[in-house]
Amino acid sequence: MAKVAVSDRLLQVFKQLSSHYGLQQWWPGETPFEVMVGAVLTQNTAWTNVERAINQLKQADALDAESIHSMPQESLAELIRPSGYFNIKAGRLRAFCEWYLEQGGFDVLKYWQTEKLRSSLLGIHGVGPETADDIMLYAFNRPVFVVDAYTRRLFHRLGLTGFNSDYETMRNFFESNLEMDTKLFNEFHALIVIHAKDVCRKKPLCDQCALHHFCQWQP
DNA sequence: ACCCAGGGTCATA
DNA sequence: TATGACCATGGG
Repeated sequence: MAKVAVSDRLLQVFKQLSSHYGLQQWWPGETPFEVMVGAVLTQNTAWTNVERAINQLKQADALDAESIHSMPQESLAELIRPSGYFNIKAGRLRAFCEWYLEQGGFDVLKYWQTEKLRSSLLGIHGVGPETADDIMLYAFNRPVFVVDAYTRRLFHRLGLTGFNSDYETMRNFFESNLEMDTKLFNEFHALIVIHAKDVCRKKPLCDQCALHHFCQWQP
């Protein structure tokens, strides 16, 4: 069966990455709320910049939904300035915190059904599919496979997926060919990001790459 | 000086 | 549905 072959191949890729880079223990962040804020701030932005922004929020004693929501948006923008797009993201963080407070916070949201939680997140202005899935997986520990630009590029080069497939098509591909295992999805996405940072940014998979055995991509 | 980063929204055709 | 413009800082 082709489906079995695809599943085996995905697991092979995971094991190869896992043995090469080791356990990642994502997401960086001390609390679920910090993870959620980080997920919004890291949109199209280097993580080092996000860390500065989060540190500024901590330093201002403002890394909580009440503080962020009650603060003037201009002040919020100033605090998160290092993460880039600060005016846009200030509005998004504010919208997110409004939703978060309205629903009753983490202690309420953590009991929601996965599909309800995901679609509710997608209803927030500024939360798209990847940000929602980061939050689902890394803040709420739900078995959701996160698809980002690295995922597209890597598995396209490995000859397993198209590059411009719809987000839900990509997510369905992984979720239907892997066990719905939160820990597996957690590590897999983290490893994909680490691998992308390590080598192979714009270059093809190459000799130094942990996955060059599998690569079918031709420049 | 240029490229791009752990995206998403909005306007147009 | 499918592009393109826009948002903006900081590191390589």
